[in-house]
Amino acid sequence: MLSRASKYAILATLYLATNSSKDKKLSVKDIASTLEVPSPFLAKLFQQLVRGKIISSTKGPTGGFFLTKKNGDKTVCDIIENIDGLNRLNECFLGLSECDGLNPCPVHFIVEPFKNSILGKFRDKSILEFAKEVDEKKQVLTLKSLES
Amino acid sequence: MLSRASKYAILATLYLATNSSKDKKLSVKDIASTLEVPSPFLAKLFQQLVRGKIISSTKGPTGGFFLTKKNGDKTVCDIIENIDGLNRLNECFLGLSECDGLNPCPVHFIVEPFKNSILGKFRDKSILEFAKEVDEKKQVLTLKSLES
DNA sequence: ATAATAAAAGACCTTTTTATCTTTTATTAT
DNA sequence: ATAATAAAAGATAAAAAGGTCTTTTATTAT
Ligand code: FES
Ligand code: FES
Repeated sequence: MLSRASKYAILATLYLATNSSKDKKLSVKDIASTLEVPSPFLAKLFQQLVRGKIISSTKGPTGGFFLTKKNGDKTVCDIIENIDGLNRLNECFLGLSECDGLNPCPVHFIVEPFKNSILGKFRDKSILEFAKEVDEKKQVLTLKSLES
Repeated sequence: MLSRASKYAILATLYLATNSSKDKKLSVKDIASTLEVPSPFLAKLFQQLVRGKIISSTKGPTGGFFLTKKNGDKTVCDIIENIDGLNRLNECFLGLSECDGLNPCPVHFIVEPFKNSILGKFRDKSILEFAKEVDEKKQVLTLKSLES
């Protein structure tokens, strides 16, 4: 459904949302090791997210990645769209060229309602709201936090 | 979500269900060209489905692939399990190693109900029932141009 | 100014998935 | 029996996804 790239991007962006600020930028290396994702790969993804204005960065000492207020208003959907392209979530579950009610595939009516519902939820909630909820509900961004 | 392999396998098995019988076996070549999927690839998938007793085959002239009554009782879930492995549908949407309510990822509670419901429907309905519905509702099995 | 730092950029490598090709084996109609 | 047929099996190849490495550029603390 989602590429690994999108998954990493979502996790890392949510992590930035709660753990970084303009005054506390984080390096890819640190984020990657915390979330246990391959750091050069995450670096590439972050470059692209910066180009897409979903996260922000500055170079040099004390530099790193962070979210501006404006960045925080972006959505999980924006991340997916930026990395995988939005049709990754919209496309037919069985790979037919179009997913619509006119030429439904065998599983269309089973899958369609959920697709819409999930997509809606990914579109309605901002990264910031999402991250707040993750924090409050003690949801996890990596397996690492499970240990102890 | 599903591999292309699973998608082809599901479409082709449903096609078999309505268009073949013990007396009217179909060759991969014919099925592949009708469904517009790569025929050597489909041949490989069919071999595996035969080994998994989800479809049947005989060699030689008038030979080909078909479904027995028993084959028809298998489910879409069985096909997915046979080709992709079942955890492909069960795994965490964001790729964390376990998907459970104990250590939920940020999107777990959004995605979980969807996963369970779809999985249930893929498990409850037999291939035969599925195929019958596809026929009645004039749903489509062919993919003209595909993207995954 | 200089050295240190961290992202940007781009080349490169590996693995997995998708797809093809060739040979062998089983079956059947003649 | 024989030739034709169609799947089984297995080797191979192309494409996509995932992942790494090296060099360049911008920034900042000293
Ligand atoms: S047509 Fe296949 S999911 Fe909509
Ligand atoms: S933990 Fe991620 S979907 Fe369940």
